[in-house]
Amino acid sequence: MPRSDNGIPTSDAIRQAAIELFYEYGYEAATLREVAAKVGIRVGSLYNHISGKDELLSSIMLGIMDDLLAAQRAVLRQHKDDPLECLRASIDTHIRFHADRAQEVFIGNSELRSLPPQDRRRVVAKRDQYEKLIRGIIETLGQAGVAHVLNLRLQTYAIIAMGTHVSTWYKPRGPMSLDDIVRSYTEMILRQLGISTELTSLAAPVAS
Amino acid sequence: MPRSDNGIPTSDAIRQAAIELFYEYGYEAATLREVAAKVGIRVGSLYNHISGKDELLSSIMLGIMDDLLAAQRAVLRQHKDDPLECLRASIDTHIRFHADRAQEVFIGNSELRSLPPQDRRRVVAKRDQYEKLIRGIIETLGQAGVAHVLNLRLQTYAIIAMGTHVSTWYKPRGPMSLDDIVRSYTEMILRQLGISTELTSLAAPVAS
Amino acid sequence: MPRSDNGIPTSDAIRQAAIELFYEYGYEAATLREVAAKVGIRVGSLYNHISGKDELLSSIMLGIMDDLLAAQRAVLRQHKDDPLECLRASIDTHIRFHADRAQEVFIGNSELRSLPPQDRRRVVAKRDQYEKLIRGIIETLGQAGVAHVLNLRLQTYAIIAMGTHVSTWYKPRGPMSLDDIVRSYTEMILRQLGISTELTSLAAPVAS
Amino acid sequence: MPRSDNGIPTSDAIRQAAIELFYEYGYEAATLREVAAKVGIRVGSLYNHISGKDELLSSIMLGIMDDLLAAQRAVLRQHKDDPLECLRASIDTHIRFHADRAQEVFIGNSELRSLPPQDRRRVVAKRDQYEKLIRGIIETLGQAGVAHVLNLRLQTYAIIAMGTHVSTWYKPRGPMSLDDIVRSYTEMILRQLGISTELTSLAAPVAS
DNA sequence: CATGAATGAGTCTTCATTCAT
DNA sequence: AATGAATGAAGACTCATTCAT
Repeated sequence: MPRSDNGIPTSDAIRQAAIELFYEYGYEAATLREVAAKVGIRVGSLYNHISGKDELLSSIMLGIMDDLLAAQRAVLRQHKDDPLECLRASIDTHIRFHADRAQEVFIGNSELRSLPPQDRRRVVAKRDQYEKLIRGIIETLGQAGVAHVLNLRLQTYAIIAMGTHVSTWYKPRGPMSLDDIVRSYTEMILRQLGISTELTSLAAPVAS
Repeated sequence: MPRSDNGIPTSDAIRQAAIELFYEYGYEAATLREVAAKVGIRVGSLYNHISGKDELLSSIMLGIMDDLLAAQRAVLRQHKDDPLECLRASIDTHIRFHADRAQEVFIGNSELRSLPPQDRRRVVAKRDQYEKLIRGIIETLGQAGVAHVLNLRLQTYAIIAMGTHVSTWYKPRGPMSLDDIVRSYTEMILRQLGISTELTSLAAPVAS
Repeated sequence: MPRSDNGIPTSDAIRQAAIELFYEYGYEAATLREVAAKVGIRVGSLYNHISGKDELLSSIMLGIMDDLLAAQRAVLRQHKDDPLECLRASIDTHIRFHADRAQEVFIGNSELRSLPPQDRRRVVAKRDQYEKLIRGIIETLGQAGVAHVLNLRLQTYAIIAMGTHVSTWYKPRGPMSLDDIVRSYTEMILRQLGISTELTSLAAPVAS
Repeated sequence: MPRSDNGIPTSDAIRQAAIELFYEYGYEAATLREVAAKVGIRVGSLYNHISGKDELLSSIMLGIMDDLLAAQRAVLRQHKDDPLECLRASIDTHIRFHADRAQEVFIGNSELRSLPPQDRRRVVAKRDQYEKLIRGIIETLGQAGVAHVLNLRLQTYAIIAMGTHVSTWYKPRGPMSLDDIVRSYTEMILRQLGISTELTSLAAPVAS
């Protein structure tokens, strides 16, 4: 398999370059010329690896949703029997994923309209699945009497919105550690759900 | 003042058309030809009213931030002496503004990178002001012992993220009334801030 | 109406330039850059007048067939009652048209495969109509006992082939006058149809 | 000699694939990628067998003219002493060749302009030879008083045009047998040359 | 011989912007 | 003000060709 100078396969390098550029300038404003330049090849050569600019976007957007769903499903499987622990693990995964792969997630949340109709529908379907998955966890907690659910839909949205927002500002070398972020958001969500958290609420608040 | 067929000044019609198209397709993908078509004139004629495509975007983005700040500042002035009422009013304004003017707000949150550098800095400055404003309200409540602030920055972010998110899905004829939405979000934020809300938590949860 | 230097409307100039270039290099090999250069404008300006390269081809090909059909139909109307005279007039029109508008006709006969499917079907339909029209004239003569038709289809083809062929070599300043060409072809076709042409056959053969 | 799956040498397979694609889409529109795909190899591998796209075209066009000339010269040699029989045989060969090898002949008649200048000149020279050859047969008949030549050049053209035309529509499984086609065209040409054909003209006309 | 990848020249097309009328 | 036309810069994509493996 041919690799570029830094040892990664050209196809992967293209994908990574596209992610960075789509993130930085947006899909429409990013040019394949820039993608190629970042990879160290000429524009025409891109077409030995991709079939077009939109396919590149589709693959990124479908890929990130697949990975996100897979991660969350693994959490669900692992915590089948403890709903509260499931929520905690789910939030952990949710926030970390949105931070770790901030660029892809950001693209996934902002370039829906640039997608060819068919792929748009697919991505939307995956998003719906994700939402249902989160909603299911909350609902279970509510039915178990652990959480006091105010508004199922909005509380689901609030969690999703936190992830989306994190992806817009998180930087690995930022002032807050990822652990801190996860801990705070977890606590906020628990409070939001009316889950008694005496222990945590007694803990010293994390500095901003 | 010259007006188009439906009685609104051409300049306003252009601005409105631009908002709708920037919202629907994104700034880069939207074309001035489409804007002109929506207004009922030819593309060349736009330049009798605007100086360019980017100025159009700048004016929309600066305008929406100015309006948002103005609305929130009015709230602050009105509730100087009751911090909790101030928070409630602020959330109310925040959510309603993001719902009422969803398209502009959405543009404001997604097209920052399309802005010429100088205007980008201005918009970013206004966003920072808005964030500080919200943060200030929370901080005050914390210092007054009314709220138990876990993480000042993240709790500010959570409120902002709710607004941003609302602007992506709110439709006037949707299943939830704006009043319901505001009420639920208010309650969620209060809980998040550890503000005792015995009354509201006893209220029947709003159906999703 | 804006006109180029030589006074013809730009749209017509584009069409004419396209005809010449499609004729000389073929549709695929001809570039819009050359078309524009021939007209004296830049490539982008073409799009103020045409919607694309293929539409340009379609309009040329549909146009030439329409004109050809119209010319031949006028002949038919004028000679309703004298089949032989009708044939003569038809041949006259056929040959002159293919000589006068050789370039367009040539394009019409060679670029069918470059046409978008829908327009291809339309052009083919018009060609069929033309063939039927010629065939009808011959058939009538056969039924009237004036002509001795050997093979209706092939004799129709032979006439059409003559026209097509003329369009490949005819030049206004060539060694044969158009009148000579028409006269010879007419005689050849009459002979081919077994129509007694004592008068003409006594005439001195036209020199090649 | 290496052979592909179906047993024919790769070089021949490439040539055949090229003929089919040049015929169907035209030289410019056909791509070497399609040629390679039809052969079952990748585009780069073509260059182990050919030196370039234009050389492929040249070889096809020169080849078909050589074969055509050879066939016709064999006819001439065989019928040196009977001019009328020579004409008949020549027409027979002419029509059958244009039907049997319709695709190559069609390419030969339509892609002259795609040829590199030098090869174009060669092909044109061969065409001229062919025309002279046909013209010679007619001239001989005229001088022998067998044919009444109206216009030597146009009558030569008419024969050539028939062949060209046949190559555009002939299909082996068409409604007319090749024998019928040859018979009809022969008769038509004889008539055109004023050659008494009492016998044939009494024969029942071939159905279309 | 076949292949995958790279290349560079070239194509059509789009679009913001300008300007004479 | 509105318009039609022109412009130039830029973009995605194609394709014949080359070459190391």
